[in-house]
Order: sequence, then C-alpha cells, then structure tokens
Amino acid sequence: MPAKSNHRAIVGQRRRAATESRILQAAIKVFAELGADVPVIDDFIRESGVSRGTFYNYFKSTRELLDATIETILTAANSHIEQALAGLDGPAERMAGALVLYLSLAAADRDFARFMSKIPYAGVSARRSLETDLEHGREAGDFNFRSREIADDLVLGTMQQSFRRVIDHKPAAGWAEEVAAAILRGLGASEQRIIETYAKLSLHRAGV
Amino acid sequence: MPAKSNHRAIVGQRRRAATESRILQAAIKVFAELGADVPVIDDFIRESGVSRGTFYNYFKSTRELLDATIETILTAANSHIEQALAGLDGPAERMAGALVLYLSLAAADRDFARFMSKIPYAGVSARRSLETDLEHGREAGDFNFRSREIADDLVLGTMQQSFRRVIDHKPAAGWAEEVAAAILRGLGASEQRIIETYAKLSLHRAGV
Amino acid sequence: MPAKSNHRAIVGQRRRAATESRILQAAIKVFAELGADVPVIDDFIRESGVSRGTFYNYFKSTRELLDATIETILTAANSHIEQALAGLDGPAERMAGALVLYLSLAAADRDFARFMSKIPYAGVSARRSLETDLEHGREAGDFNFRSREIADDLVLGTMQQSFRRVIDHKPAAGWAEEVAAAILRGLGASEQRIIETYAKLSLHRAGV
Amino acid sequence: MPAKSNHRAIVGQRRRAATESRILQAAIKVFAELGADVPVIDDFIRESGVSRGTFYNYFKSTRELLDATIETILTAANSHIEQALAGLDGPAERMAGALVLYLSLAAADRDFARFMSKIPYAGVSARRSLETDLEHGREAGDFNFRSREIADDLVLGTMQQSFRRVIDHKPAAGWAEEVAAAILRGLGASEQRIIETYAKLSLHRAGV
DNA sequence: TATGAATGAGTTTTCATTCAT
DNA sequence: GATGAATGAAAACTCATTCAT
Repeated sequence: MPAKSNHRAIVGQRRRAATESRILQAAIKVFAELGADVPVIDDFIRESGVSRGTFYNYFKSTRELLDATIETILTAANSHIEQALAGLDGPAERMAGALVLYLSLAAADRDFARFMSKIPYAGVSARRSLETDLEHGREAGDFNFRSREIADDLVLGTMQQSFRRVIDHKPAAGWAEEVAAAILRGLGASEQRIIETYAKLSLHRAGV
Repeated sequence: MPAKSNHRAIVGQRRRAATESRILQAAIKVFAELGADVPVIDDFIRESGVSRGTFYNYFKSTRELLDATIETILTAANSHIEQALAGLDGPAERMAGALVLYLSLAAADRDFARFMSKIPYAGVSARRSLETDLEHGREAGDFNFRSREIADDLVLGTMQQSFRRVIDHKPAAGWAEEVAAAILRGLGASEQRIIETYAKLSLHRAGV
Repeated sequence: MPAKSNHRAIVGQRRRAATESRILQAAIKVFAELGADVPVIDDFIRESGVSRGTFYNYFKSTRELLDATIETILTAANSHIEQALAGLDGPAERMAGALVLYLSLAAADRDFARFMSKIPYAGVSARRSLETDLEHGREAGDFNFRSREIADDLVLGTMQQSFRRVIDHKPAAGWAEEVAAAILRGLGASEQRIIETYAKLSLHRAGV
Repeated sequence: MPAKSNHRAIVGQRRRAATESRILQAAIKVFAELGADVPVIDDFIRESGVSRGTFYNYFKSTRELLDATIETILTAANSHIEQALAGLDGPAERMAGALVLYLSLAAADRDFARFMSKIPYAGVSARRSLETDLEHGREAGDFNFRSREIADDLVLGTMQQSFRRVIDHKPAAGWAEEVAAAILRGLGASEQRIIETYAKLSLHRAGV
C-alpha cells in the first residue's frame, strides 16, 4: 500500500522538522541569555520541552546546535534584509540600509539583539555582502578608508557593541540611522554623501 | 623574639605576593586562550604550577580570579598609558594617543590582545577616561557626534574587533594610527583636525 | 473469500520468515564481531537494515536474539556434520570426523569461526553427541581418560582455542586433522588407533 | 621544613597505593563475576567503596582497569608459581608443575578461577614461559607435537575450560594432576615419561 | 601556608523500549 | 506487520570543593 507508507513518511518528515524547529527556537533564547559557552544541554531541553534523548537525536553537541542556530537566525535576518533592499543601488545606500535594518531588528527583538551581541562568530556570516559593499563603495569614491581590515573591524565592532547597547536601553528615535551614519563617517564618507544616502534610502523605503 | 617573627612575617608576605602573582600571570594566559567561561580550576593550577589547595587559598572561584586578573592587566596597561600621555593636552590627542597605545600593546603582546578581545568586561575599565575625553572633545569642537552612547560603542567596538584582528595577523606599520584615525572620523573629527592630532602626538612622543 | 485471505496469510508468513532470517543472519555477523555482551540493538538494526520497531516485533532482547542465533548457526552446522558422518562407525572415527568438520567450517567461514570463539555457550549444543562418542570410545577401549569432565574440557577447550586461532591465520593443509589428532592423544588414544581412524575416515569420505 | 614535607609526601604515596590496591582487589571480584564487558563503573565503586571521582583519579576506563587487574592477578600468580618451581629441571616437569599449580590456585580461590575463565586475554601473559617449555620439551624429545600453534591451543584451551569447570564443582583429589597429564598426552608425551614426570615433581615438592 | 587525595553533585552521553502512524 | 520519532532511566565522565597531613 504505497499511499499509506507515503503518508507515513510525510507525517514523519513533518514531525521531524517541527521538532528541530522547536529546539532551534529554544536555542536562540538560551544562547541569547547565556552566550555560547555557559549553556548546558538541560537548558535546551527545558526551554524546548523535548526529552533528553530527543535532543541527541537532532544535535550531537551544543557546538553543533550553536552552528545550526547561527545559520537559522542569520538566514532569516539576511533574507528579510535582502528583500527590503531589493532594487536599491549605491554602495553607501546598501551599506547604511543593511546596518539600519540589522539594528532595527535588534531593537524590535530582544533575543536577536542578545544573540548577536553574545555570539561573536555570528557577525561573520554577514561578511560577504559587507565586503562587496565596502569594495564597491571605495571604487565609487563613497568611502575612503586605508585598509579593508580596518573598515571591517570598524563596521563589525561598532555593530556588535550597538547590539549589546540596545538590549537594555530602548533606543531613541533615529538611533539606528545615527549609528549607521557614524560608521559611514568612520569609513570616510563625506557629510554630503551621508545626507544624500539617507535621502535615497527614504525614497526607496517609500517605494518610489 | 620580635625580630625573628617580624622577619618571618615579611618573608611570608613576600611569598604570598609571589604565589598570587604566579597565579595571576597564569590566569592571563588561560583567560586569553579560553575566554571567561570555559576555563576550569585545573587549567589555572596546571598553568601556574601551584597545587589545588593553594589555589583556593587565594581565590574562591574563577569569577573572583577573573576580576583580579582584569584588575591586574588593566592597571598595568593604564598606568603605562597614563605615563606615556602625561602632559599631553587636547582631547583628540589624548584619545588618539590612548587608542594607539592600547593597540600597540596588543600588537606586541599576543596574550594581551587575546585577553582584551575575549573578555568583554575588560574594556569597561577604560571607560572613565574615555568619557572624559569624549566630553571634552565635543565641547572643544574636535568631535561632532550625536550621542555619547553611540560614540562609546564606536570606540569600544572598533577597539575590541581590532584586538581580535591583531591576534593572528601581524599588523602593517602605521596600523594602530590608522585604526585610531578611522575612529576619530567616526566621531566626527575633520580631516584637518586628525592631521593636526598626529602632528602633535609626534612632537609629544619626541619629548618636545 | 477464503482463497484470498489464505493467500494473504501465506504471503505474510513468508515475509515474516524472511525478515526473521535477515535479522538472524545480521546477528551472526554482529555477535561474531562483538561477542555476546557488547552489541546494542542499534548494531543489529544497522546490519540487518530493518527498523527499530520491526526488530522488537521479532526479538524482545539481545539475549533472546543470541539464543535464536546460536540455535540457527548450530542447527545448520550440526545437520551438515551429521549428514557428512552418516553411516560412519567407530567412536574415534565419529569424534575425529566431527572435530575436523567443525574446524573446516571455521576455516572456510570467518564469521562462523569468530562466532564459535566468542560465544562460549555455543559449544554446549554439540555436547550431547560429544558425550555419546566419549562414552562409547571409552567402552570400546579407543580412549583412555580418567574422567568424563576432564575429557570434555580437553575437547571443548582445545576446539574453542582453535576456532580463535583460525580467525586470523589461514591454517596450513592438514591443520584440522592434526588438531583432532592431538585431542585424540589427549583422550588417551594410541598412535596406532589414530592412524587407523584417519584411514577409515578417508575411506568414508571417498564414499566407500 | 623538609622533614615535614617529606613525611607528607610519603603519607600521600602510601595512601595512593592503598586506594589503588583497594580498587584493584575489588576489580578482581567484579570481573570474576561479570566478565570483561558487562561491568559498569558503579560495580567497581560499590565493591571498592571509593567514590566515583576517586575511581576516575586512578583509572580512565574499565578497559584500563581490566588491563591493570590482569597485570595484578597474573604477577601474583606467576611469582608464586616461579617460586614453587625454582630449581626444577626438565620441560615436562616444569610444564606439568606450572599447570598443576595454576589449577590448584583456581581450586583454592574461586575468584581466581572465575577471573581466569572469563577473561580470555589473561592466559596470554603466561604464554612466554609456556613457549619456552614447549620448545625445550620438543627438543628434549619429551613432547612430540606437529605445530607450536596447535600445542598452544591445546594447553591454553584445556586450561581455560578447566578453570571454568572448577568454579562450580569442587574437584576430586588428583584432578589437577590428571588434567595436566591429559595435556601432556595431547602434546605427545609417552605414558612412561608422564609417570616419571610426576615422580620427579613429587620429590621436588618434598624438597629433595 | 602548601599539598593533593578524596568526594559527590552536576553534566554529558548512551540505549532499551514504547507507540502513533 | 513495518516504521522511526520520542522517551527517560542508566551509565559515563567532569569538576568545584573539602580536608587531613
């Protein structure tokens, strides 16, 4: 009876995916609260409500779970951001737009903010599009920094510290934009270019 | 025999200080390698060569040891920096000078770099003089940032990321100065003011 | 529709037998490799390819599986041996013939050798015919041992050790016969009787 | 105060040795009862009375404990046997003497018998002196076997089976001697040589 | 004060067993 | 009958802490 066994397989797959997702959602919370090194398996099974055995059916170690959690949280964030920036031109605009969106996510979702501030490796995943924007911006004359490494460190460092900041303090209106502006300044953008950048971003957001 | 017991007391104190120092020096290495959360007591006694019992005679927990270690490493760094900056005026000069010195220490001492990059609380201790310089710089018109929090995050975040950077990559000549310049830019300093800053720093370093 | 349900029942029975056989064949391999105490359920389901649930439909525990596996492997071996010895007279001839056949099986089938050497209870099943041959041989004057227990231990012990031996070393030609001859000597058979025994065995094998 | 610290060191060493010995003595019992694969750490700590942590201070795994236990039990047995055979000449005499002594130990000490019958690797340690006696005996014409491997298997196999035998059955007087005699027969010794062997052994035991 | 053996609570990991589909 | 996800008790292993010497 192929129909029957097929149905069983589909149900099984669905259940598996649901359980994995439950564990991953719980892991975001746990890592956000305790960082990468402190949590013990019990923290994850308590938060997710699965049994000890089930946990090990999905992840062999907290390290493996951490990797999967980073993947999960950043895939979601990046796809949201890419969608929001679709059709936006100009490296300064793309850079500022991405930074503002990341910071807005952090401001809106405390667990996201804590996760990003506690898990240093997490930022790495955003690096590819960061590198592209930096390179293009430099070629276009938007930016004017001495070395890519320094530019990287300025961007990622300021962002990480800002994620930490937003955990406990509800930010003032315009905070995200000002953080991004400070970063652009650090990258050597002129005040004029920064103003222009935000003007274009505004239009893009309005859907023009 | 007061003389004798006095002598014994002095010897005892000295030995005590020496043992404590051994543990603290070992702790710098261990925290530098493993961060704040991972090390276990065994790591410290192995690295320091003292016995388990002796360790507990000095520190009741790894947390207490971490605090003492931060205190130790930053007291040394800060006193070195304060001495080097003695007599230097101008908030931009003091800020740039301090940042360059921190980064130079990190470039010269891998354990210092690793410690500073792995122990996030460590940066906090430098915050007081940072706040002062930021405030003075803003009042003097050297800097031009919207909020103190953002300025803080830009400085501390970029520094932490730069400490991480320098662990594995021997930096090019002038790297520390360029990192500090990027930070000044991010704080809203003009190019002219940055050039002037480095000129003054040069003179000061030359002892003029 | 009695015909149909009958057909279904027959198919079911056949499938049942096939699945049980798959598990048992896998179990021979697993017990041969790991002995009686080490294997876990997972080892059997991995080797047999059946699901966890199916395994439990056939065997409630590894102990029950072990018993069934011993039964399976020895039933096959013994029926093969009895067939080969059919019509052979003389206790020394029967004993030597059986030992040689067991050893030849072990030399030809590594899993059989490993199974027999790792599962001590296995030998027990051959004991009934062993006892008969020993008793008859003693009465006939072929053997000359002091106690049945000692004779038992000599035969079973030497056989078990020989099974172990043949796992890793391809035996020289005539090895099985020489092992059996050593055992006959240990049982007190004369050299003359041993020579006679092998002569008769030769004829029997030739089908005379 | 070197005297004091020296005393402390000595006391420490003694305590360490005592604890290790406690664990090893317990391990003999446990392995004797359950074999090599079944026991769990708890069995050893229950039997020895040490804590879980202490167990791991001495042995990292049951495998490591098993090796140490084999070493312990066989060192004791072998030194006892070597002492008893000191000054005894003739390979048949040495071989028979050693076998009889092993079997007598097993008859007198149930744990020894069970240990030797359950731990197959254990016999291996006696192999060196076994090989020597076999070789000498063959050269001297006392033995007459076709291959060393077969001789090995006959001796070790019969011994292991006899160890198992003696666990449950109190052996009749002369049992050990008769087992050894059967083995000598299996090795091709003549009846005359066997009688002579026991005569010489008798004298040696009497201290002549 | 210094030492390091001993301890047992806490964590990790395995695995036999159940059960809904 | 077959499947494999879920379960939790049991086993392995770690590590902070104590304490007699």
